[in-house]
Amino acid sequence: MYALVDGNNFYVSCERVFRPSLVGHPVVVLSNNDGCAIARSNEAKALGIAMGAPWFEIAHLAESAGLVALSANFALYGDMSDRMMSLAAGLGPGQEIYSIDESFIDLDGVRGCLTQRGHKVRERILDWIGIPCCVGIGVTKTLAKLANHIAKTAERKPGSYPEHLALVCNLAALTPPALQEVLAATEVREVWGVGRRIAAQLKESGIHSALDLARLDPAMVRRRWSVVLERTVRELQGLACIELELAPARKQEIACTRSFGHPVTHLADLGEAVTEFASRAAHKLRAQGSLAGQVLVFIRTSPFRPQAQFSRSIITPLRRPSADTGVIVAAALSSLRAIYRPGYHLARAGIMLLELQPNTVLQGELDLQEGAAPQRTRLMTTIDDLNQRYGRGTVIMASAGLAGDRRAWTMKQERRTPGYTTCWADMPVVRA
DNA sequence: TCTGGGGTCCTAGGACCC
DNA sequence: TCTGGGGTCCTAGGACCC
Repeated sequence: MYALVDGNNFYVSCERVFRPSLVGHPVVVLSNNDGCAIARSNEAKALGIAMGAPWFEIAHLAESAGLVALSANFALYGDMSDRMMSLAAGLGPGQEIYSIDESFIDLDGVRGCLTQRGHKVRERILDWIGIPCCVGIGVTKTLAKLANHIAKTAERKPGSYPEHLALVCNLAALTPPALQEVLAATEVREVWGVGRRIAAQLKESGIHSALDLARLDPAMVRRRWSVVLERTVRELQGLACIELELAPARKQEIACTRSFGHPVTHLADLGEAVTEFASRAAHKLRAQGSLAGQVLVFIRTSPFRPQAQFSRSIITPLRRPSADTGVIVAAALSSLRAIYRPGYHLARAGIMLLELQPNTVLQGELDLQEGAAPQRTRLMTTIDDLNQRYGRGTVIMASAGLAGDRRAWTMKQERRTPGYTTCWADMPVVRA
């Protein structure tokens, strides 16, 4: 038995904790570069704003409907997430943190009424952290996910589901006919693992609701679609196929990619950007105790612009696996020089670290040259410590350039809220 | 003028091995 | 007319998730 605890409109809810005046008003949080809406309050959803809607297409709603748009403040959301997760963990013996705003809880061995316990945790998160969330409970993770969707929808759109399923929905407590009714009222697209493409294919075959999908023959689904969808069907039928992952697995790839605030044409500017991306990726790499074997760099123009398009990437193997910022930046910059062509308005660049391996495994080598200098590892640890203690960007590679407006490529964030919980200077002050 | 960022898994097909 | 059998590794592409 699993529960899924999921924050409602999470980024918007985080902002509202510190700006309660936003409650009741349509609010969206924008992606990097203030590009498109990645979180919407219920009021914003009611205005018809779609997930991912470009800001320039909905900006007129600020005037006409009082829509408030904020730049994404990921430091704030990450910190609020940690607080929410620690309370959600109280629901059962195991927790999988699935994304920034949702976690699965293992309910095995939990006694008492699960629905009541769900309500208690929900209220505690709302009281202590200020984040509204919904709880879904089911025999499998897929059913818990679906239950959570139903809990949210029942609250947001009264009449869509029985009233008692709002906020906390325990599908395992329903009678079989009641469960069927609820599944029949749920679009197949809402099932975890069914995306746009597969939903369209299913509909063509007359599979419209979650109930229709649950009634399919798993073997047929495997033949016609895939083993992935087969698992989804079995999970809907109550057979657990997807396990709880208590510890996050080591990443197999680490990426850092960004769109630019303005089009970039010069190699020098690109070099600064790529240096910063590579430095950040190398830091993430060390944080999970890995080494990278390859570095991928790409640059590209905007596919939305009519001008000449350009998109190139290159993979450069490292001489030996490394987590050294200097080594990774050097590889990234020489890769960049290899693919760069002047004359294009580049909109985006990025780096990916590939062929990751644990830093505890070191391949011996037949090499008469000197090996990796051991003091470099200590240098990297020192840099990470300094940046941890005094803030990101305290110690950087010189080729990243100096921060400030001078940098042509930095992203646009015109509506960023303060780091209320992560920066001393931004901490709210209570006055008597 | 203006359209995010970071991941995972699975499959099919080709190259290659003995 | 008729050309084995069993396997691995790699890559590109497609699908999904938040």
